[in-house]
Amino acid sequence: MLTVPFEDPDMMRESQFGATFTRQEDARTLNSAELKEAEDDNTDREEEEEEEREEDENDHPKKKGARKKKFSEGRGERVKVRRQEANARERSRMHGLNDALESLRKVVPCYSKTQKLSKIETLRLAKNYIWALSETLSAGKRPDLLAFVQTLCKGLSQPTTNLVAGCLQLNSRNFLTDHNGDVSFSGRPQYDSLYPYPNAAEMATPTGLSSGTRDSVKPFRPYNYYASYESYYDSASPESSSPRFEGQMSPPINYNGIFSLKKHDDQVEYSKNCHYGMRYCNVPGRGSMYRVSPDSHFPYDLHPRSQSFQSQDELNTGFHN
DNA sequence: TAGGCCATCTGGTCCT
DNA sequence: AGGACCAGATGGCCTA
Repeated sequence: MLTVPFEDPDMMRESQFGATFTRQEDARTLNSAELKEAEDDNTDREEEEEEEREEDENDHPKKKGARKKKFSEGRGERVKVRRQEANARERSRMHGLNDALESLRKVVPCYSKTQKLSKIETLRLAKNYIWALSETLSAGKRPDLLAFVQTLCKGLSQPTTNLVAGCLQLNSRNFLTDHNGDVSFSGRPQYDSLYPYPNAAEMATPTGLSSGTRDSVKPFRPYNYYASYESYYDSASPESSSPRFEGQMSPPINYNGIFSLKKHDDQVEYSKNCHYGMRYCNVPGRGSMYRVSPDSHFPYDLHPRSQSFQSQDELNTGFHN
């Protein structure tokens, strides 16, 4: 969101107390500091001992002020260098942490380069995402999208909820969170109950283009339903604050293991971030059970995974180990 | 201007 | 002893 890219050299130079380091400068500082420190150690120890001797002999030693000043400068310098080293390490550590967080941003739903989720929201969304996927695995069937999104948005701030809504092109009012952080459905019928998903046998149809009119082709249904859902409800909420996305999401929604949603005009970014391999990322014409008709206005591809789910026990074993 | 978010500094604690 | 980790403090930037 407001995060400045870590590669930004100007940002890297900015620090308090005049400490101006880039990463390279940090390394240089560390090397010179190590050499300097060895010298300073001996010098400081001698000065310290000498000073103690003088104090023992005379409670009011001559030139103590001057010596003390010299000692303080040497030691102060050394402490300063040590502190700078520690600061550099700490910066580096935090950069690593932020890099990891950025990686996490890319694999949770609603990744956007231009509108970054905050750190806390990224973690919350990731937690919800894992939870929602686990729930789906437990159920052993395709999830109700709205319920999925409700779980996804649980405890998220309104702006983030809007972001998720925007990613799905849904009206965020349908899954607002209450003051307890619980997501509540605002009274509209769930499209799933109106338009049930195809059953497992239907989902297993290789391409979904086998026969019949468009309405009779089950695998097309989700697209039509999503689109009708959106058009039906969007018109009823002109005040909706859900942001519109213009191709910056990648992958906007990546329901790994269930289905993936992506913007049509984001192929490059999508494939770049789709690092789970063929198993998770459908390639046109290869194992994709759902295909978008050319005239479909639904903004995303829907890519259900063909693999049957692993047993929950298997997955849990992986998690708990 | 207040509040949120962030990067950085800092000192303390823990671990190797 | 030195590095990693952590949490508090601080100041900058941005937005409502």
